[in-house]
Amino acid sequence: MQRPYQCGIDAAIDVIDGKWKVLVLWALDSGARRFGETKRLLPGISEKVLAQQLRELEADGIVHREVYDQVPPKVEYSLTERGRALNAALAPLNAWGKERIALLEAEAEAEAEAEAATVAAVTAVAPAA
Amino acid sequence: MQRPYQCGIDAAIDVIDGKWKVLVLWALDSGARRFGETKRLLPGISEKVLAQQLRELEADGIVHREVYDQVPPKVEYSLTERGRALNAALAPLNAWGKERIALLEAEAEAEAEAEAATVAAVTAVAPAA
DNA sequence: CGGTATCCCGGTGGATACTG
DNA sequence: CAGTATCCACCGGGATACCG
Repeated sequence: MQRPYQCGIDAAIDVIDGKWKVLVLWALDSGARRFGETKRLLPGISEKVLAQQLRELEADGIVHREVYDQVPPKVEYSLTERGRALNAALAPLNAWGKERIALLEAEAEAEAEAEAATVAAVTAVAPAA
Repeated sequence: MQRPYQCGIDAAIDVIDGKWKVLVLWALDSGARRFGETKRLLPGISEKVLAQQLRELEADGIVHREVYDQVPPKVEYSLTERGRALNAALAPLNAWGKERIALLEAEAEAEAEAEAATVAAVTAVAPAA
């Protein structure tokens, strides 16, 4: 995606685009986090990709990178004001997604029950088979 | 992205993931649209990709596909109740994006002015060059 | 009109190894 | 601890052509 944008959504998506971006956002929402700490909050992400995503978010003014000049190295990442605003704007989408998850689970459960009923019926008809 | 989701955002993004999905959502927000009509609203999209995105949105219960059995063929796409809810959940993100666009434009303008000032200064110092 | 079918390219992100 | 460096696989989507 690229400027010029067709609408605000494009501009927002451009910022949160990337497999881990919103997860990073959530991870930092509760306060400043160190690199390794953040990595631990995102099981499966590689260091390369985490660094990438953080750099991009930083370039977009969403996260702040604070380097402490000490040994061993220490770097802290935190949300900027804009990052917190973005996270807030994401809240309704989160709510919608949770509802969707609930619906999907309800469906899966209904299917499982239907299958169980079928198995029971078959067993009743052909118990020796 | 894939189930199980880490949070609601994941579930939502899973649905709107695809280069044109949200644009399709906006296009259908104002009412039912025919295939070609929708295509015209999304300059640059190919028929293959539009069909794909619509099918995926349909599978996720976001759009409804109504086929009219007539010649020439007519198919109408519209948002379902859930689709409208999703669109509503996207509104704050849209607002955030618009703000971002405004900021970017302000920056670009400031840069342009700075450059203009530089050019003016240089011209003033070396008017004959 | 409203699609499928094919082929192909570029970019994202995964795996692994190395470093200040 | 907090990163680079490198190489590579995958697949989303673009171009083009054809069909009921």
